[in-house]
Amino acid sequence: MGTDQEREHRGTRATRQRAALLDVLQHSTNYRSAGQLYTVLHDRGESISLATVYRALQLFLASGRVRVLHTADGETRYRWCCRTGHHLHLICRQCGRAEEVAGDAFNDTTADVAEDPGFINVSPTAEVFGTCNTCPFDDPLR
Amino acid sequence: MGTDQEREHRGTRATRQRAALLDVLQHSTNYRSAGQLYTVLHDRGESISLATVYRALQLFLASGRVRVLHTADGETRYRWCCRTGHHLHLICRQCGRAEEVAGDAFNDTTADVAEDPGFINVSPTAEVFGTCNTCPFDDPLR
DNA sequence: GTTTGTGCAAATATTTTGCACTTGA
DNA sequence: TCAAGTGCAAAATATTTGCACAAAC
Repeated sequence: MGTDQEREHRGTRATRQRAALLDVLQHSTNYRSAGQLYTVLHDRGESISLATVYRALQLFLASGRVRVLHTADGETRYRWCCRTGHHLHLICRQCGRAEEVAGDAFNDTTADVAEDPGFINVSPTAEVFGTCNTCPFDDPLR
Repeated sequence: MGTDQEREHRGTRATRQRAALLDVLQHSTNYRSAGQLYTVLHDRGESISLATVYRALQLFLASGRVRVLHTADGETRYRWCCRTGHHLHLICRQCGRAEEVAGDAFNDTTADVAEDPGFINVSPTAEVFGTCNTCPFDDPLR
């Protein structure tokens, strides 16, 4: 299995491709699909293959640096995630903007509500869809 | 667009295949993928094509009779949904059992928490993963 | 009898993988 | 150096669609 430290140090070599992908992720407030990230990178003039995008995303995911979301049409989207612990992601249906919200109240409610039907160890995060009031309606990548 | 009534009456012809699929859905407490539903139907001796399963599921979905969930591995799973309005689905990570919970407290909390970052019209339902204490660990369909 | 649904097979879309070559430490 | 990463193309998966035939009403 290996310790956290081993995991931390394994398979993490700094490459141009990973740095570029990380940069795109960190500068996006929206969840992005692998294909979108690939397109953005190419528009920036970066050369990277789609396979590498997928492999890097899996790596980031395993290390907890990104979070995934599966859209209604079954696409997997990724987002850089700075906040740790229990929190809620509010996602705008129209523009895809995702806002992180500290989830204390949310977490308490969920754990509470889960207790009766006998569910434990409830996931610390959830994705909830809504409409944001600052929605620009013109997200270039949606 | 069309009214609800028109929608109710359009594209809803009673066929053997749809009845069989509906029966499987209504007798399952778990979310099931199209492939799983197809397999169960064939095990029962029903003849139905996978394409028809997908088409019927889309129909049920449009009419609000089933709900979807996208698993971590990107599979779309469907479940018959009897409860209406705001509610929470608790889903067991191990056996896939999905429990419906009246979502008043959950809904209040979510709407409350969404207000500050300016999100409105927040989805009335959410899927939250946990572990159920009656988990049999031997779900034949995973 | 006409409209809607079905099955099949091919098409799409997304994600993964094998393998030879390249690169970072 | 040499283990780890990359690109490419092919494979695996999941889902959709065109079209001819069948079934429902």
